[in-house]
Parts: sequence; C-alpha cells; structure tokens
Amino acid sequence: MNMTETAAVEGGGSLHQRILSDISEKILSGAWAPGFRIPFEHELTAEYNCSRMTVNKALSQLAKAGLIERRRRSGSFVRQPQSQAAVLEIHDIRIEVEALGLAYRYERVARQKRRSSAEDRGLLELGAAGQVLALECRHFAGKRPFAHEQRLINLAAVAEAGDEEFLDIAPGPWLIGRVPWSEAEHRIRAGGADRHIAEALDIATGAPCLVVERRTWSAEHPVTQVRFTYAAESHTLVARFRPSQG
Amino acid sequence: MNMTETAAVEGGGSLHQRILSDISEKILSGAWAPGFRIPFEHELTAEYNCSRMTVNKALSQLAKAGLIERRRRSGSFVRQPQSQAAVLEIHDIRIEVEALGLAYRYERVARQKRRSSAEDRGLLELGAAGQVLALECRHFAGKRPFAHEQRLINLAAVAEAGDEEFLDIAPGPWLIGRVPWSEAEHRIRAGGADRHIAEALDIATGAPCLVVERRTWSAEHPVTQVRFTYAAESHTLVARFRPSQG
DNA sequence: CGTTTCAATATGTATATACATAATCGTCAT
DNA sequence: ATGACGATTATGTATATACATATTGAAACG
Repeated sequence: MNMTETAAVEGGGSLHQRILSDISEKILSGAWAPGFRIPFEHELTAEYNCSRMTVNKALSQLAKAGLIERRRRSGSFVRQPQSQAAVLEIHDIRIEVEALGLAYRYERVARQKRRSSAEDRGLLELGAAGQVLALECRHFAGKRPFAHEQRLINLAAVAEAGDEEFLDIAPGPWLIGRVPWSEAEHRIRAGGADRHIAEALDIATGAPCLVVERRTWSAEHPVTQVRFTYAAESHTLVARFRPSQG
Repeated sequence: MNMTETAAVEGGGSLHQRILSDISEKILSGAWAPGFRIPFEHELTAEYNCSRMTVNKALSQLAKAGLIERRRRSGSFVRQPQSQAAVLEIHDIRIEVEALGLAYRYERVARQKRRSSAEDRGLLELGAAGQVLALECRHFAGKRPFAHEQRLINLAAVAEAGDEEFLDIAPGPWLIGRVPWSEAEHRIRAGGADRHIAEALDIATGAPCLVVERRTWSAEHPVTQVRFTYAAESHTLVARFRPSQG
C-alpha cells in the first residue's frame, strides 16, 4: 500500500480520478515518455489496493482522452504527442460585445426569400434546389459597427424561418434552441474588406478583417451558412488546449 | 425486453455505447428538448434489461460530454444548448503545406540568445527575468513564402534549445516530443502585414494576413510563445464541432 | 523449417451487490 | 406559518466475479 507517497496533485476525491490524474501527471511531465508501457491493470490494482474495475475506469478514460493507447494482451502505452487540437469557443456576438463592456445593438439590413441559386446551393452544400432565406445584418458595439453578417437559411430544414422578419432578433440566437444542431464547421481566415463590407462596417476598403464562416447541419441536413466579418482588426478568437481531465 | 425496437443507428457493439447513442440521438434530434428529464437509471435498466452499472456508464459519459446534467435525487436532464465549442486542429506547417501538394522548405532568418526583455516577459507571461531564445523563420510552399514565424523559447524551461541552431529543423517540430506540453492557448486574428513581414512574405505592405499566436506551458511553466503570420489571404483554419460520441 | 494449434494473458464488457452522498419531501414541533 | 429533522430517492463510487475477445508466444505437427 504505497499509495500515500504520491498523494496526487488534485484528483477530485474518487479513487479512479486519483489514479487518472496520477498517471496523466506522469505522462504530461515527461516521466513516462511516448511509447512507454504503463503498468498493467493488475499491477495498478496492487499498487492502489483496489479492484480492477476501478483501475479500468481510469485507464479507459485516459484512452478516450487520447493520452494512452490500449492493446489487448500487450498492455497500455503512452501515445505519441497527438495532433495538436484546441477547443475554440464560439460565442454569440451579443455576448462578445457585452464582454467588452459595450452596448450591443442589432440591425437587419436586408432580407430576401428566394429559390436557391447555384451559389446558394454551393454555400449550403445543398443537393436539390429549394427555398432559402438570405439575410444581411449588422452588429454594433456602442456606436460603431462591430460585425457584418451574411446568412443563408435552408427553409426546407427550418420552414418557420420564412415567416420571421428578424428585425428585433438576430438569426443566430433565433436558430439556437429552435433547431438542434448536430454538427458545425467553421472556417477562419483573414480577408480585406470589399467596398460593400467596408461601407457597412465604416472602415477603409481593403482593411484586414477576420472572417468566420460557419455551416451547420442537423441530422445530416444543412440548416444554415453564415459569414461574419469583424470590423476590429484587433478582434481575436481564443482557443485553448488542455489534455484529458475535464 | 423492448430493446429491439429502436435498434440504434450505430452503437459500436457494446450495450452501454448503444444506450449512449440512443439517448444522444434523441437529444440531438430534438425529440428530448433542453430541460427534459430523461428516464431514471432504474427505468433504463428495465428498458434495456441490463444492470444499473451499464446504464450508469452511458449516462456518466453523456454527462462528461456535456449533453446532460445529472442531479442527485432529481434525475438527469438535457442541458441547454451549450456554448458552441469547436475543435480546432492545429497542424504543423510542413503538414499543411504538403497537404496542398506543394514542396515544403524551411529557413531560419535570425536567432538571438538574450536576457529576457520586459516585452519578452510579457509575451511569455514570465515572472522573473532569465535567458530566452528569439527566433525568426520562414516557411515556404513551393517557391513562395507561406508563413512567417516569430518565436520566443524560455531557456529556463528548455535549456537544450540554447545549443540548437535551428538551421535544418523548425522549432515547432523540435519542441514537440522534447517538451511535453500540458497546456496551450491560441489567439487568432487578422492583421495587416507591416513592412518587415511584407518583405519576408513577399506581399504588399498592409495586405490582410491571418495571424495565429500560440503560448505553451508545461507543468505551469511557460515554454514558448510563437506568432505565425500566413501569407495567403485565402489560408483558412477549419474547426469542427460534433457533440459527444468520440 | 515452416505452419498450425493451443494455451496464456491483458483488456473489454457486463453483473449483482453494497454503501456513500446530496437533494428533496413530508412530518412534526415550535 | 416557519423551521428542524428524518425518511426517501437518484446518483456516485467501489467491489468481487464472470465471461468474451484479441493477441502473443510456444508447443506440436507436417
């Protein structure tokens, strides 16, 4: 029963969590290098003086988190440094603006219900033609334009959107809660503002802007495609990486 | 034993995985709306004709994935649409370039070992003064500059880096595998190329560029800070979101 | 010498059971 | 009414046990 020596940084109370953090600490500190075979379940069982189920729970979680790889009959091994993945939190623009301590205002610039053009279908990755709703909006921080929004909504997936004017509520918040999204894809790039955008955002033509495009699916069906163009050159997205735990 | 009716889309074989995907399907399809109380463990136990441990395993995973919230004595509830989070894969530049089908080349522009300036300490979030290594590099795709790299390495954390010239290997790949990173933070923004960058990337001054800044820690100690400036205006980062499973 | 077969082994999944813990509800006394 | 208190309940964690499955290594065989 040498389980008192390591004492674990912070396990969360339960034994399997302590085992989990003990091991991930060893891996993250480099003490157990990639490729190293970590002790067998029955060895950890002895070391922590607990049942195999408890050890198994910890190791299974480590495997799912990608820190180790488990091989039957061979044991569990520390994985190679995985492809660096980070979690990007994408907040509603209202939240972002209010986090800056500024007043938020929303404005709908244009709205058009139309039969999908070839370009629309390309943007939505839509197979067949059908009705879409095209929206153009502005989001303000204080008195200044903060972001420009161009959006397509697939009315075949969200029929009710066709009856909404979006004068008082932005399409983003409207869609959330109404449509359960099951998948989303974001593309992030830098772009120079074209004349139209520059005018809408009250910035110079060609000024560098962060552009975020998002496509959303619900149960395999395309729901909406949106392009946000942010006015402030200094606007930043933050993505964090922190392995396992959670 | 009414477990044959739903048949689950694709569970992965094991029972607890089937329960997990059955339930997440109900949530993602909207059949069980946010706030809905999903069946108690003992009810699912009866429905799937299995032990509580098996149900518990599925529900615990759903809770950790953030799809449901569990409350003692009250039951388990579908969570409100969570803060939209996406997984951003950040690849090594060599990989990115080669994925474009172009030849990759690396060049070290400058290297300076120095005592950390106040600015260095700010960038690295370093408390005390100490030696740092400042690097400037270029990454090429074919014949054209692809990205510009400005990097600081905290020599207190990675002493060996002080002896490395980084003429043939980029600091990114060098650091990976040598230093176990435990935490990273990325900041992504659009910026106009200043004269120095524009010259290095062979683009116009003021051209919009995607700028990615990364800070890395290992066991609470700052390791490195790096700023990548991408030449191609069309260069995009892709982030995907797909709830639970794994 | 090469191939097949078989036993050993570590993990994967599931069970029945037990007790701990937190939250809620009803009861009872103030 | 209001508050204290204990019973009830669902989840949280852990155990011992069992069998399935994939993989390895060695023995048996042609």
